[in-house]
Amino acid sequence: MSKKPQLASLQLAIMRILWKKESATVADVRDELAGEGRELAYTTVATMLAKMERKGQVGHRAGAKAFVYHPMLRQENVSRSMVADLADRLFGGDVPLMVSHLLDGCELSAEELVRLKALIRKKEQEDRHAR
Amino acid sequence: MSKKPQLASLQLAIMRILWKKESATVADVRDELAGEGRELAYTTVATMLAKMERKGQVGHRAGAKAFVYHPMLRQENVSRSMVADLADRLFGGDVPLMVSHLLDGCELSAEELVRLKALIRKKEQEDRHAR
DNA sequence: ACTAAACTCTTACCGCGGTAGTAATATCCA
DNA sequence: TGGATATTACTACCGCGGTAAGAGTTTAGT
Repeated sequence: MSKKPQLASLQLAIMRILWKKESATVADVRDELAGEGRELAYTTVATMLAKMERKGQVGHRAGAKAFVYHPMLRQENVSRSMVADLADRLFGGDVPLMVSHLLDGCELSAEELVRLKALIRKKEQEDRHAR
Repeated sequence: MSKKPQLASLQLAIMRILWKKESATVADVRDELAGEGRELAYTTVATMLAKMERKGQVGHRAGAKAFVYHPMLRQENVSRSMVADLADRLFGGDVPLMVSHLLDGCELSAEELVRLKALIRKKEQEDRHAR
């Protein structure tokens, strides 16, 4: 089981669709991508899915008419490992520094700030509990 | 001037060395990489720097004996755009969600949590001020 | 039942990151 | 000064992400 899955951009886009819909045919994925502004040939999507399957990132079973693909990686794991990897490569693992850049780089609504504060409070609780 | 610089992993490693030392020769970079566990041939590093120069990511001038390379991108910008890009591709731009994964994926010291809280407070101040 | 559409399989191609060899040139030191 | 060493320039190559065409096969509708 690959420890640190790193997905490139199209692969990630496909994966996200699979995560959202649980499973999907090539046509489904193609439509969904088109809806996001990525108009790709049917065969392009099919090829990509096949490549991803060879690497164990997705799986498929035959449905009526067409293959139905499903994710073989959990979103949690991918997210965590990709984020951690970037934190490592960019900031030598300094997470607060990374967060700082995140905040700087994006416009955040007041509501989002509230969510962030809640997150940190929760983390503090866990911390206190753990030691 | 490219708006959203995205550096691959070796390129980023090189860039970080250049940021740290202000400027460096091929040999310097090669040594520094070796110190991080990446033993690369002299020519590999030289080739990479040349490629990066062709893209305007680094520049060089002749020093006594060897070229001295220097970064042409600011660390701030690279960090911001790479982080923002990942936030986009992974979480559809939902920054708090991304932060949440960051926190989950790493062990944070109490001191780091304090830094985070300070960051958010600062952001809130700016926010209040801006509207 | 036959044609049109959808689907799968195989193959190909491009660009780029990464890696390095070779050849040519400059530099240093004994 | 002449050989050893460091430096640069050029070229090549591999793998992979991304893109897609073409051929063959299945499905569906009239």
